[in-house]
Amino acid sequence: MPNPWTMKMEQFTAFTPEQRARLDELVEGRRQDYAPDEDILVEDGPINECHVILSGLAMRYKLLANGERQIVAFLIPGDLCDAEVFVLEKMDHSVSAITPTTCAVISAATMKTLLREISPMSEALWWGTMTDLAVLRERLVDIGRRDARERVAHLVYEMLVRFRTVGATDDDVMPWPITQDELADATGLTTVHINRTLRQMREEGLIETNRREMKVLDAERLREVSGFNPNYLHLIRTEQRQGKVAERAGDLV
Amino acid sequence: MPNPWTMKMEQFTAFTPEQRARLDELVEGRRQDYAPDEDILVEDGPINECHVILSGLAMRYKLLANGERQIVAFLIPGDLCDAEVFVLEKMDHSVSAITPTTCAVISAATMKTLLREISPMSEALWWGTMTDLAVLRERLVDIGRRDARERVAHLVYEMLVRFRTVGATDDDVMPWPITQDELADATGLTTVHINRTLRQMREEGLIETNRREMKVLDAERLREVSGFNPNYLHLIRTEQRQGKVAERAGDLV
DNA sequence: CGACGGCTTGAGGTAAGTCAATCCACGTGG
DNA sequence: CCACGTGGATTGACTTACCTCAAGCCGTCG
Repeated sequence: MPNPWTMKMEQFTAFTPEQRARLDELVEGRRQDYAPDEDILVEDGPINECHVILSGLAMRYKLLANGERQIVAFLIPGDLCDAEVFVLEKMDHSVSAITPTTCAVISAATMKTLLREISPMSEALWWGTMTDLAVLRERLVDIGRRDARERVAHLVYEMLVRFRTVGATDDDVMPWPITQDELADATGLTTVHINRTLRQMREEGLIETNRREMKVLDAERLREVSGFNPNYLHLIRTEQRQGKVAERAGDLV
Repeated sequence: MPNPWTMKMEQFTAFTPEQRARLDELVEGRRQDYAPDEDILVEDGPINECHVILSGLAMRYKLLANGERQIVAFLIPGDLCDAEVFVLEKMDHSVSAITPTTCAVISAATMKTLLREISPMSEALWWGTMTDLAVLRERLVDIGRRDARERVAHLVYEMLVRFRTVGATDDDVMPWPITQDELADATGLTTVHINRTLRQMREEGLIETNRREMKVLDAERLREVSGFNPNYLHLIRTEQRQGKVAERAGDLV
């Protein structure tokens, strides 16, 4: 069973068995566990090494002076927390665990060596970064120009697609440890309004939720409601690899 | 007088005179002019070559099915429109000129050669990309968690800082060809509300505007109002180069 | 079994939106 | 050189999506 990082990169590029083995070995190496709500990286803190999420769910967020929080991204297995390690010295935002999560920790030096020696990695890193940018732009469209229902629907649908690519879904059921509070801080709404919005979506037969999972009942209608267009995730090559993705199963979150 | 692209990169890195000459030569090469409202790149269009803004002002935006528009970024001289050239095949958003703007056009192949042969360039490109990510996150915080006045103030302040780094300001006066319509689409508000917000800011003595310029009357208070923290622009090294920046003068926009 | 974190709901308030004029600067053609 | 057209800025009156406050609920864990 491939590790989620390699798996994510293979959405875009291909590795030789030797390269894959090397990555596996690395991921088997130094690890770090984080409890829910524990910070993985803190704003203004130094950036020394790379953290790759292996299991669990995390978020990037910023705090305002008045204590308000804006969640700017959710991180799922396979995601890299700190690509800025190569060029920046201090974090401009924080990353914290939502569920218990474990990261592979890779020193900046090792990372640089990898990039030099495994040529597809550099391309994969660029791809991941360009995708992060695109996701952020889409989130901006969401918050700037869509109403509450569309925003939530869009975020849910995006998470569904992303979870699928690491094989963490089962028949449109995905892990959903995200609280209504967090959902509110991610969509620029309030908890109360998120609650009412989710209720409406439940009543419409779009979704079903319980404390740990979200079931998408009518994916097609959810996609329509949200105005979701998958082009920004740049997963064109995924279809070609559908088999590879499907063979993956397990509890990553 | 250095070209704005080199100048931007030198906020972060240093080039030898030979390297700088090579970049200058490149920028002197193939160029393309765009009229206001003309698209530089279109959503779903192919990505073939790199466009670097040399003068003018442009924007990245996405259109929704209902015709609404969200502007996700403004591009000023020195900015690269399409870093995705290395890894992606199709644009997931559009870029268009606001004022008449001219770009240096660099083929993907040349760009790759540059990255290989001018080692600081690769670092500078990463830095630019990481900064773009950070700016996008900050915009998300803006739209998600700040009210209209704070949003506008924040955007104005950010533009002031960015314009300063390419020497396009003069005593807190900066080019401002951005219409209230565009400002609305960038901040997730409506034109009407932008108008009232600007009026309030004028009445408070924060800014003065005319059709082509914005004058910041009280930069310090504007910064406070907006909750602006420059850390996300990662310009730490700028101060060291203040002299270099100051020596630049001219009409880039 | 009690406490706590997260979910739910109601009532009332407000920032921002909508609609619809009007105004104003500027460029164009007669 | 002036009337006119046009894109952008302004303003008023009214509406609404989302917020605030405040209470109650419910499941889980020590």
